[in-house]
Amino acid sequence: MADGAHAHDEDMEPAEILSTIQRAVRARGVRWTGQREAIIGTFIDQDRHLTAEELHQLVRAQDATISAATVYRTMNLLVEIGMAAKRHFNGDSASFDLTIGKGHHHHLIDVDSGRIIEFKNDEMEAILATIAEQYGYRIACHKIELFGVPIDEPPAKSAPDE
Amino acid sequence: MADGAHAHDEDMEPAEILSTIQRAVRARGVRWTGQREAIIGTFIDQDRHLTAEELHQLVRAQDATISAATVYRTMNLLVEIGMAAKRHFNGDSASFDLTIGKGHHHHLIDVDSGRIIEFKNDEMEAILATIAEQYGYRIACHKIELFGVPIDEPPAKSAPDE
DNA sequence: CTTACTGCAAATCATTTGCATCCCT
DNA sequence: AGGGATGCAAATGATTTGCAGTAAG
Repeated sequence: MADGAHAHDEDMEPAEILSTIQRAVRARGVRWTGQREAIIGTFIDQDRHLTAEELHQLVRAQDATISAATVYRTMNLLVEIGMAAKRHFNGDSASFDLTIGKGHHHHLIDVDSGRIIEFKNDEMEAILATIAEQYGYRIACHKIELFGVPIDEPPAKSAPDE
Repeated sequence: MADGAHAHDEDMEPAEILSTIQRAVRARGVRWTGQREAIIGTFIDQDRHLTAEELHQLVRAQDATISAATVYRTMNLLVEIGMAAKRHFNGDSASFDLTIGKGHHHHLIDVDSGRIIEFKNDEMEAILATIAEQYGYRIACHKIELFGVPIDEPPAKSAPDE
């Protein structure tokens, strides 16, 4: 099958993702509140990596009473039920991104602009599975981050020291 | 054959790594102090991922006067000069690991025990380079973390809920 | 109705920083 | 000597948590 690198092929549509999460949340016996719907809905609509603070800013635009604490609690809930992943791209604050409704994808980070490109590649996945197997493991999940320098870029200053 | 996964093949010896770092530090016009030697030396000897706090504990054993602040400052210095990398395996504190004297390696993390296995694989590196190229990038560096479940493990309790 | 959820503010935790002192170079 | 480096403690910044009021089921 396709084993070249694809951007994200297809994803579930926002409404479907939201209702799936809602079901998952309720299935856990956890309540579905207006705040959670606003926060998670916004998160889904943005369709990108967000820090808790960024998400809080966005959510405040539609409901100024929502607190940062609730945003943190909601994101942690999503991570706990496996619908989102927490990552540290920088050293300071954590970024979250949806894991549901999107195929397995990884990140190619433009070291000049900081832009994050998502990709996936079956051949690579296969090799990783093989490697894990050699050590006696079955992969539960994985994170891949490539830091790249644009090829067509004019000659950069010098040696990228990080 | 030989392009499967290898553990770490060869590394520079501790003393050589230390003197290389010392040279790099001095070359930057930065002073080489007893604290830095103790901290960096310990870090090299441990030859594994350490959080600043863990390293501080270890260093204290040989010099109780060294402060946590100095450990942080020293690790940041190593990262700045490209001799170490800062990672976030968990959500809380950052871990550091040497990047000098060791071939490109990645991590296979045992989700049950938390044990970290380092590996490298040329075929995988080649594919990653190809993927980046397709997007118009040349890889500057990359991080790969596989989270695995032991295959020969006795039937675990069930869903490792948390 | 019950009890989980929320906002707020205080509490944590990891990491950084101001400052007086110290010691590499 | 001279200025960067260090220790200590206070300052930060991100994230968590206790509590009393509020709302989901």
